[in-house]
Amino acid sequence: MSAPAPAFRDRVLALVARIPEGRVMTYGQLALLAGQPGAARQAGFVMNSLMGGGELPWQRVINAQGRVSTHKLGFGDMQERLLQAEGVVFDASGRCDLSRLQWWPEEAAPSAPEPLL
DNA sequence: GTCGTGACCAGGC
DNA sequence: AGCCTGGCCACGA
Repeated sequence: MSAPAPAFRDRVLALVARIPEGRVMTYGQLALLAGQPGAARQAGFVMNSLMGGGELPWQRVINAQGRVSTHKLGFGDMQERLLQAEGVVFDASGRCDLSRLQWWPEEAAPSAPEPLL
Protein backbone atom coordinates (compact mmCIF):
# COMPACT_ATOMS: atom_id res chain seq x y z
CA MET A 1 0.00 0.00 0.00
CA SER A 2 1.50 3.24 -0.97
CA ALA A 3 -0.75 4.92 1.55
CA PRO A 4 1.11 5.86 4.72
CA ALA A 5 0.48 3.81 7.84
CA PRO A 6 -2.40 5.09 9.96
CA ALA A 7 -1.40 7.60 12.57
CA PHE A 8 -0.71 6.32 16.04
CA ARG A 9 -3.74 8.30 17.09
CA ASP A 10 -6.11 6.55 14.70
CA ARG A 11 -4.62 3.21 15.64
CA VAL A 12 -5.38 3.76 19.31
CA LEU A 13 -8.87 4.99 18.59
CA ALA A 14 -9.55 1.90 16.51
CA LEU A 15 -8.55 -0.31 19.43
CA VAL A 16 -10.62 1.62 21.92
CA ALA A 17 -13.64 1.37 19.64
CA ARG A 18 -13.31 -2.41 19.76
CA ILE A 19 -13.26 -2.75 23.54
CA PRO A 20 -16.32 -4.80 24.50
CA GLU A 21 -18.68 -3.64 27.18
CA GLY A 22 -17.59 -4.47 30.70
CA ARG A 23 -13.92 -4.74 29.65
CA VAL A 24 -11.03 -2.29 29.94
CA MET A 25 -7.61 -1.60 28.41
CA THR A 26 -4.58 0.20 29.76
CA TYR A 27 -2.78 3.07 28.05
CA GLY A 28 0.43 1.08 27.84
CA GLN A 29 -1.49 -1.76 26.27
CA LEU A 30 -3.01 0.51 23.64
CA ALA A 31 0.41 1.92 22.86
CA LEU A 32 1.84 -1.57 22.61
CA LEU A 33 -0.88 -2.80 20.28
CA ALA A 34 -0.59 0.42 18.32
CA GLY A 35 3.00 -0.54 17.62
CA GLN A 36 4.65 1.91 20.02
CA PRO A 37 5.58 0.15 23.27
CA GLY A 38 6.38 2.70 25.91
CA ALA A 39 4.23 5.37 24.33
CA ALA A 40 1.58 5.02 27.00
CA ARG A 41 1.58 8.77 27.57
CA GLN A 42 0.68 9.32 23.98
CA ALA A 43 -2.23 6.96 24.25
CA GLY A 44 -3.50 9.19 27.03
CA PHE A 45 -2.74 12.27 24.98
CA VAL A 46 -4.88 10.87 22.19
CA MET A 47 -7.78 10.36 24.56
CA ASN A 48 -7.32 13.86 25.87
CA SER A 49 -7.78 15.11 22.32
CA LEU A 50 -11.14 13.38 22.25
CA MET A 51 -12.15 14.86 25.58
CA GLY A 52 -15.09 12.50 25.73
CA GLY A 53 -16.37 13.86 22.46
CA GLY A 54 -17.63 11.19 20.10
CA GLU A 55 -19.09 7.70 20.21
CA LEU A 56 -15.80 6.26 21.40
CA PRO A 57 -15.91 4.28 24.67
CA TRP A 58 -12.98 6.24 26.12
CA GLN A 59 -14.36 5.31 29.54
CA ARG A 60 -13.00 1.79 29.11
CA VAL A 61 -9.44 3.05 28.99
CA ILE A 62 -7.69 3.11 32.35
CA ASN A 63 -4.12 3.11 33.64
CA ALA A 64 -1.98 0.08 34.48
CA GLN A 65 -2.92 0.50 38.11
CA GLY A 66 -6.50 -0.47 37.32
CA ARG A 67 -7.62 3.02 38.21
CA VAL A 68 -9.04 5.86 36.14
CA SER A 69 -6.60 8.68 35.46
CA THR A 70 -9.17 11.34 34.86
CA HIS A 71 -9.81 12.41 38.43
CA LYS A 72 -7.64 15.47 38.14
CA LEU A 73 -9.32 16.36 34.88
CA GLY A 74 -12.68 16.67 36.52
CA PHE A 75 -14.66 13.92 34.85
CA GLY A 76 -13.03 10.92 36.46
CA ASP A 77 -16.09 10.37 38.59
CA MET A 78 -18.13 10.07 35.42
CA GLN A 79 -15.78 7.46 34.02
CA GLU A 80 -16.07 5.26 37.08
CA ARG A 81 -19.80 5.62 36.98
CA LEU A 82 -19.98 4.60 33.34
CA LEU A 83 -17.81 1.56 33.98
CA GLN A 84 -19.83 0.56 37.00
CA ALA A 85 -22.92 0.75 34.80
CA GLU A 86 -21.24 -1.86 32.58
CA GLY A 87 -20.59 -4.18 35.50
CA VAL A 88 -17.04 -3.12 36.39
CA VAL A 89 -16.46 -3.20 40.13
CA PHE A 90 -14.12 -0.77 41.88
CA ASP A 91 -12.76 -1.38 45.36
CA ALA A 92 -12.44 1.18 48.12
CA SER A 93 -9.18 2.34 46.53
CA GLY A 94 -10.98 2.94 43.27
CA ARG A 95 -9.18 0.08 41.57
CA CYS A 96 -10.55 -2.83 39.53
CA ASP A 97 -9.15 -6.29 38.80
CA LEU A 98 -7.23 -5.85 35.57
CA SER A 99 -6.36 -9.55 35.51
CA ARG A 100 -10.05 -10.19 35.06
CA LEU A 101 -11.31 -7.15 33.18
CA GLN A 102 -8.40 -6.32 30.90
CA TRP A 103 -9.34 -7.19 27.34
CA TRP A 104 -7.06 -8.19 24.47
CA PRO A 105 -8.01 -8.27 20.79
CA GLU A 106 -7.91 -11.69 19.15
CA GLU A 107 -5.21 -10.61 16.72
CA ALA A 108 -3.04 -9.52 19.61
CA ALA A 109 -3.81 -12.08 22.28
CA PRO A 110 -1.00 -12.28 24.85
CA SER A 111 -0.83 -16.04 24.26
CA ALA A 112 -0.69 -15.66 20.50
CA PRO A 113 2.55 -16.95 18.96
CA GLU A 114 2.62 -14.07 16.50
CA PRO A 115 3.06 -10.53 17.85
CA LEU A 116 1.33 -8.58 15.10
CA LEU A 117 0.61 -8.77 11.42
C1' DG B 1 12.31 21.80 11.89
C1' DT B 2 12.60 22.53 17.06
C1' DC B 3 10.60 22.79 21.82
C1' DG B 4 7.49 21.59 25.38
C1' DT B 5 4.03 18.89 27.14
C1' DG B 6 1.22 14.94 28.67
C1' DA B 7 -5.88 10.87 30.88
C1' DC B 8 1.61 6.90 31.65
C1' DC B 9 4.83 3.07 33.54
C1' DA B 10 8.18 1.12 36.52
C1' DG B 11 11.30 1.33 40.22
C1' DG B 12 12.83 2.98 44.75
C1' DC B 13 12.18 5.02 49.64
C1' DA C 1 0.19 1.82 52.11
C1' DG C 2 1.53 6.16 49.64
C1' DC C 3 4.84 9.72 47.35
C1' DC C 4 8.86 11.12 44.19
C1' DT C 5 11.93 10.62 40.09
C1' DG C 6 13.40 9.38 35.44
C1' DG C 7 12.37 7.78 30.94
C1' DC C 8 9.63 6.91 27.07
C1' DC C 9 7.38 8.59 22.42
C1' DA C 10 3.89 11.12 19.59
C1' DC C 11 1.24 15.52 18.79
C1' DG C 12 0.44 20.75 18.66
C1' DA C 13 2.09 25.48 18.06
